[in-house]
Amino acid sequence: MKLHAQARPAHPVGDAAASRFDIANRLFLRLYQASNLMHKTGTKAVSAFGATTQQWAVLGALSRPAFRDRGMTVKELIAFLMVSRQNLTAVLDRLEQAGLIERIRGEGDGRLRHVRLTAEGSRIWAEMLVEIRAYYAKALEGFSTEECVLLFRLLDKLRDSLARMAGAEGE
Amino acid sequence: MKLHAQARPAHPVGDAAASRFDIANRLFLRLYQASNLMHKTGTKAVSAFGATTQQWAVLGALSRPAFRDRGMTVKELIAFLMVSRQNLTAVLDRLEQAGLIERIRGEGDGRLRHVRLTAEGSRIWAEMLVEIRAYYAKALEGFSTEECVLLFRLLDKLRDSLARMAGAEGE
DNA sequence: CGTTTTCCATCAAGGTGTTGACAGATCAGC
DNA sequence: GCTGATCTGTCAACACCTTGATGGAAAACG
Repeated sequence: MKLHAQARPAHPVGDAAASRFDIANRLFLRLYQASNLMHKTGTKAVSAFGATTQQWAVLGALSRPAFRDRGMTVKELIAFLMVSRQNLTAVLDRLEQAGLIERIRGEGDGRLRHVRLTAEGSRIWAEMLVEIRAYYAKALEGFSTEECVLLFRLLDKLRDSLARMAGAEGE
Repeated sequence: MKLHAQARPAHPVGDAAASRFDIANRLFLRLYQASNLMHKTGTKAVSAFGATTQQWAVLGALSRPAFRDRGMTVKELIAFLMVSRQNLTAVLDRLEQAGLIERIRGEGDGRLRHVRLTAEGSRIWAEMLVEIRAYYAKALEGFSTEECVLLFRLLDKLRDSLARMAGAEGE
């Protein structure tokens, strides 16, 4: 393991550290490409509903049994999706405009706004689910279930690592 | 604060297909989160240079030995980064504005514009590389080299699958 | 009661990403 | 030489993502 490889980029290859750098470089490029393609193909998959991958993510979060009735607060959604409040507000605005979600205030804490699927949103989500299942199936066609789990776990680990870096100097 | 504690019934729930859908759902959410965090933390890492992760990707592509002198055509960059021409143009404009790259016409095909690092761009890239190495090291701290390679390969496979979906009805 | 904290929204600015349509320049074909 | 395909750039529209700063409403604290 290299501790301080930043001393001198002893130019090209030959090193184990250089090799690891090379792998990291390719890895993040693939992450970049895969993410862009996910948004591109994913949005196409649900375009018939006028939706996008982000809206799909929000609806998917709200459709989970544990949150179907209760809804999720904005804070919970931010933590779940890991996006900024300003960004999420815009997405919620569009979903509310489309009549798929509603912002309601619970009986408890008056500061909280519970975001919940409307009946229409629930109906649309059920329809979208057909396309989404097909999308997942096609995207992961060449993957064994073990590979899916492996990729999920590695991405989970990477996400945690990056989240640590992001939150390190924020709090 | 419970973040979706995934109470798993400890045995395969009903269907294998349902389970696979569930895994896919989590997988793509992690991809979404990891990608956002990559841009967030990556841009912070090179913010001292006024750069972003996308600009970093372009400079990294152009800095490769095989393209250092020759440069890359816009078409090659589009294929390498997998972004749209309209988007890439804007990124190149900013890099050109900053004096880090230049668009030159080769002797051969007059339609082609070769995008190349300037001397200044080469110098700045060398400085950025210090931060980038540190970034990679920190982001992949908990990863063994084998895990890095594995994640790279799985992302590569996913990217190819998604690219196939994107290009299927485009060409 | 008053102060502070938390949660939500807003305005503003800048960069990224897509699509579609249009236009100019160059190359390769007949 | 004329035509068509290719490479590049541009304008426009829309959605996403971040940061920073501001403000209001409600809860929690002393």
